[in-house]
Amino acid sequence: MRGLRGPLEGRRILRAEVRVPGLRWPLPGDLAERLSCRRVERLERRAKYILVHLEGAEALMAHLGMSGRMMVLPRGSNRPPEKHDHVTFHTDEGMEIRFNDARRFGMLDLVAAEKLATHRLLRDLGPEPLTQAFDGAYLSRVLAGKISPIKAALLDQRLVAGIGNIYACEALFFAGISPKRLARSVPGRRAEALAAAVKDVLTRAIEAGGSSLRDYVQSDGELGYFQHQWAVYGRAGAPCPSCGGERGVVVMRMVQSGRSTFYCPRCQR
DNA sequence: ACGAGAACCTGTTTGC
DNA sequence: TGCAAACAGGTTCTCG
Repeated sequence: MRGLRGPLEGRRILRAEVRVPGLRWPLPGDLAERLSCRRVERLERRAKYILVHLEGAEALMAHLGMSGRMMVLPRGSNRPPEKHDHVTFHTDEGMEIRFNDARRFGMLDLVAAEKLATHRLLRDLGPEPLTQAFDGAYLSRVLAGKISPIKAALLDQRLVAGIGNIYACEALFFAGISPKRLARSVPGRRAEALAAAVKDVLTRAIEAGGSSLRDYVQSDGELGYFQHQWAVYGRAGAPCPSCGGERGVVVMRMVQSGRSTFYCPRCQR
C-alpha cells in the first residue's frame, strides 16, 4: 500500500484494463468504466486490504491473497502484459500499476465509501495490531476460554487483523510461546509478551518490505518483494537463532490446521 | 458456537 | 531424468 501511494495518490486513473472475469470472486462487470478518469484521493490499509479512496465517495478494495503483486511500471516502459497480469491501471502521469496474481486468491471490488465499514469482508475484523487498541489486556480478554492453539488464534482475523502465517510464527518465537499452547493459557504475562512481539515483528517487517518494495519499483519488477530475514519461518532443521548454538537445538516444522508452523521446541513453551 | 479441514487456483520444489 | 506428490505469504465455507 505504501509503495502505491506515490504513483496513485492525487493522480487520476485514466484507464483500467480488466483481463479476467474474476479472481477469488467475480469482478464488478463495469469495473473498468467506473474507474475511468477517476481521481485517487488517498490510500489506506485495513488488515490485509488496500483501500484506494476515489473521488465520488467510492473506494477500490484490493487483497493480494497468497500470490498477488502490484507492479509499478514507470512512464514509457511500454511492456506487454505478462502472464497473470489480470488488471492494469494507467495513471495520468503515464505510470502503470498491474495486479498480477497467479493463484487468483486475491480480490478487487469497488465499494461505496459509506458501506466500507459494514462490508462483509471488513466488518468482523479485529483491531489493527499496531494501534493502542491491541495490547496485552485486549489479547488477554479475547484469548480467555479459547481452546484453539494460540497459533490458530493469532491467525483469526476477528481477534486481531492482519497477522499472517509468517508473522504468527515469528511473533510466537520472540514471545517464547509454544504454538501448540492453548489460547486460554496465554492471558496475563504471556499475552503482554505476545502483543509486544506482534508489534515488534510487524514493525520490522514493514520496514524491510517497504524498502524492498521501493527497489522492486525502481528495478522494473526484477527484484523480489520481501527480504527474507525470518528467525524461524522456513528454517526447519536450522539451528535455533536463540539457543541453537552449541546445544544443537534446531527449528522444527509441524502442521496446524493445514498451515506450516515453525518453532523452537526449547525456547517456546 | 466453535474449531478443523476442504476448497478455491497455479507454480515451484521435493521425493521416488 | 521424469513424473507425481507436496507445498506455498489467505480466506470462506462446510461439516462434525
